[in-house]
Amino acid sequence: MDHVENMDEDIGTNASQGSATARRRNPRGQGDRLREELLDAADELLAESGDAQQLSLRQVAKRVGIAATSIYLHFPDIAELKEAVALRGFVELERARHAASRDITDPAEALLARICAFAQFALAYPGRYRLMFGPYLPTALAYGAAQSPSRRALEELAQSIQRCQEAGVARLGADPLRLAILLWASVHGFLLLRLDRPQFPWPPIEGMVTEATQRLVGLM
Amino acid sequence: MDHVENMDEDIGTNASQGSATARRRNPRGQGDRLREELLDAADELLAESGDAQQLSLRQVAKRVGIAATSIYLHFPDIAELKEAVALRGFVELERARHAASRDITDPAEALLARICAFAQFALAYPGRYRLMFGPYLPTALAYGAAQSPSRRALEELAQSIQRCQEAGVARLGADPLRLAILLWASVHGFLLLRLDRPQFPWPPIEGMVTEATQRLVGLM
DNA sequence: TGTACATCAGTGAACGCGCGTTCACTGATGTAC
DNA sequence: TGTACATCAGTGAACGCGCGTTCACTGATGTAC
Repeated sequence: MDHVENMDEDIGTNASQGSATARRRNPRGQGDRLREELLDAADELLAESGDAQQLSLRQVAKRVGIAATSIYLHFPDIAELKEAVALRGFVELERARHAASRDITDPAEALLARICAFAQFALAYPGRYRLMFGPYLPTALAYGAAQSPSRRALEELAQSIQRCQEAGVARLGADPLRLAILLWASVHGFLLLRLDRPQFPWPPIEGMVTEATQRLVGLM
Repeated sequence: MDHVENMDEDIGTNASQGSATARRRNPRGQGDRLREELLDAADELLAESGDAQQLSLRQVAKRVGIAATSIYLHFPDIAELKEAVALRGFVELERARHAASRDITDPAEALLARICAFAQFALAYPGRYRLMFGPYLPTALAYGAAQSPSRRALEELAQSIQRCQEAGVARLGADPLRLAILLWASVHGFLLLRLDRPQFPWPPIEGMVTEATQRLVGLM
């Protein structure tokens, strides 16, 4: 009764991989490459399922073509893997926002461009977006100090709004940070509801985002 | 090898229940009562965990104090149980909205009262709200015909906005249904982000909801 | 130059868990004759 | 009035699954002497 002989484990891990061609182990000193492969695989799986919560260690390992336990060489547990995926997402999102507004001088247009870039990012990578802004993001990334990426994004948004006010293209007298919170949360609702209720006849996202921005910030 | 003798099943289901006192079976002809007990238990569990996705058949059964398989007497699978829970939630939410605006004649105030009631409901029962408006709601409830409860809620919201326009207390020229979508989705974002990022220093929800409503709808 | 040894990049079997679902069953209560 | 039978409200053992995590290990490659 103590030692039950069960042989139902997956045998021949590399037998029929499908997605990944039979992997070669990394050369000596290059072990860290696997870390990137893991994050890439997690991104892929998120893109396919659109669901951050069902991303599992075993799925990631299978996608990469390694034993499930090899993940522990680079991440202490699955929560930290997810956190690393989210962190990469935040970096990318920041880049996308900057790229979108780089060549725009009019502050109102820049604000709109940034928010639209944000929305595009979310709709292009729903699983990642859900991980980044959903309930299961562990620890430091979401809140934490002023350093946390989502906090910085919010402050950048507030600055973008403030620039509109200073340029006289937005209603004065409202706290830019408060407006940023309202706007961010609104757009978050647009995105999540759109992802969660795909059957609903949603109006185009740019229009919704633009109208909400104009009304909430009071663009003129 | 074929028949492994495992005895790890939970024995003595009613042994130490904790929450529910040892249940008596319903009298003959009253079998449907269990259905309500199941829904109540699911509501309780949702209230405790706040997470619609991890609500499981076995948890519900345990809470009620019955064998897990007894659920199949009333629901063909776990998805339909969840759907029934959500449906009850929609009925309650509709009642809450109506109760909040019943005695208010000013259409703008009525609009605000309804939306605040919506927000209160969500924050009071996060798990249920997530189930109702989250990604895992099956089939007919979420979209479907004009009969679907969330669709009806949206149309009621549009009517409430239209009444404001007709009374001259809201900006004219905007499609009420479009404004309802914007407003609904915005408030959804306020709620979800607040639930998902409890550490963030959110401003009071009534203020956010009120300000968003005034700006988006153009209340005067 | 040859060899013992350390390091590195992983492997693979096993664990216990909770899950949804199946199947044959049980035991009390009502009903027909 | 007594009894056989149908119905009803459940039970309980078992299944196969995927999960995160543990543990001892393997085999290639570089390095010290």
